Formats: sequence, C-alpha cells, structure tokens
Amino acid sequence: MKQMDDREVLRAGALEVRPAEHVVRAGNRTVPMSVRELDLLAALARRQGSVVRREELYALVWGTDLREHDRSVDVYVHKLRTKLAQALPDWAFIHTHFGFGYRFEPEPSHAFHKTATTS
Amino acid sequence: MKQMDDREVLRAGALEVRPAEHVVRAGNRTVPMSVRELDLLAALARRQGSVVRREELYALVWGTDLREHDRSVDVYVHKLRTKLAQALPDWAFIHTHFGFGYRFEPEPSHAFHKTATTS
DNA sequence: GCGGGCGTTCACAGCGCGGTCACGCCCGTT
DNA sequence: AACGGGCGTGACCGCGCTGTGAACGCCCGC
Repeated sequence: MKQMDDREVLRAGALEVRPAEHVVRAGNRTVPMSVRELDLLAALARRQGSVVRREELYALVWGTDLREHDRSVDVYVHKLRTKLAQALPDWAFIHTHFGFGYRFEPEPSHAFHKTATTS
Repeated sequence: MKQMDDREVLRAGALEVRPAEHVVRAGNRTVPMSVRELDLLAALARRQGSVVRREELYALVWGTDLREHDRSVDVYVHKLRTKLAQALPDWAFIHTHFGFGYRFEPEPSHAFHKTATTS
C-alpha cells in the first residue's frame, strides 16, 4: 500500500521527495512535477536500489494492469530524467535494466567531473 | 490558526509582509495591498515553500468553504503576482502547482539573468 | 449624489498534463 | 556482423485547469 503518512520523506542524494505535499526538492529549490511524474518518482524512490518491473510500476502508479505495448512508464521515466537532470546535472537517478525495468539510485553521471562525490 | 502576534513579520527575499500593520514592503518601498490581497499573501507566505490547496487558502482567507468553480483564489493570486512583479520584476513568488494549488517561494524570474543561482 | 476602490463573477484564451504514436538507436543474442 | 525486440525520444492531440481582462454592484468618502 501507499504510505498514508503525510510526513513521508524520500531522500536520495541531494534529492528529496515529499509525496503528501506534492513537492520535490533538489538542493534548496523546488522541482516542478506533475501528478503522474511525482507518483512514479515516489514509487521508484520507495524501492531505492532495486530493480522494479514496468508492470509493477504501472500497477502502483496507474492502479491498473499494464497493457501490452503500453509505453507510458518509459515515457514518464524519460520526463523524470529530463527534469532531474536539469535540477541535478551531475547525478543520474533512474537506471535502465534492459529487459527488466528501472532502478532508482543516485549515481554520479557519466559526464561527472568536479567537486566531491562524498557518499 | 492565524497568528495573533502583532509583530509577525514574514520575509521572503526582498519582500517583507507585516500582516498586523497591513503593510508589504519590497526593498524600501511600500506595496499597496487591499485587505483580501494582503490576507492571501500572508496565508501563502506563512506556508512558504510548500504547496497550499485552493480550498485551504479560501478557508484561511475567506473563512468559508470554497464552492465549486469559484475562481476567487486564482483571481487574487493574479492580482498579487501583478503587484509583486511590478515591485520586484526579477523575482517570482507565487508558483502554480497544476491541479493542486499554489506555492509561495522567492525564485529568480525566468527572464532573470542567471548569475548566482546560490548553492 | 457622485466617483473611485474593492470584491466578486464571468467568459474566453492559452497552457499543461496525460496519453498515444512513430521513428530510430541500442542492446543482447545468434 | 546481422538480426529482432527493447528502449529513448520528439511530436501530436484532446481536455481540463489556469491566466487574464472586463463587467457589475457595493460601500465609503467626498
């Protein structure tokens, strides 16, 4: 079940997701997200570090079964990547696992060059 | 509940709101506000950084339940934006969260020449 | 009585969002 | 290397939500 706790906060590196408030923050700035985008991001972030299959993501976010050839998840992953990359260019959060699904986890982006990666 | 403290001061960037005195200052200049405008601005400013739903804003400012199709909040947000933009053209304070409500938070306006984006 | 500010409502325009496609690249497999 | 399906990505469309100017009364000060 989805969390009912209004105080749920999902953290990943410099990213912070507050599903109940419909807010995503990167550093100290707010990243605008649509409902679907935020729901999907929250679903991914709750499973941080593990690969989630499309069927499962679709069920969690859309609430129905994923139909064959439905690319909605891919499309929204793309939208998320775009927005997250704009907010935090040095980090990649959503990783494709070919033939399986997606994994959410902050990793230095490939073009990453400077400053401290810490972690 | 609303603050009873006459000394309440809400700050946001170069903006300063003193609800008890019915005064809004931008830099060292006073921005004229009607009662509704100031109440709404104060309600938003008290929740700085988080998304507030129209229903809640309406309840806080008008004191009754928001009726369906009532666009009052939108209209007053527009009035506020106009006045704030006139006072501080380089900053945007009230941000729309599609399908939910509004978020108050100072951000460089889009046409703002991007120098220091802070940290 | 008159004018102006204010609050409210309305109508129309414009935009964002969700959903779907299509094209082409990428990947794993053979 | 060639193949076939998986995936990235930009384009498009319909619709509901939001932006915005304008009209209308009300109330108050003059």
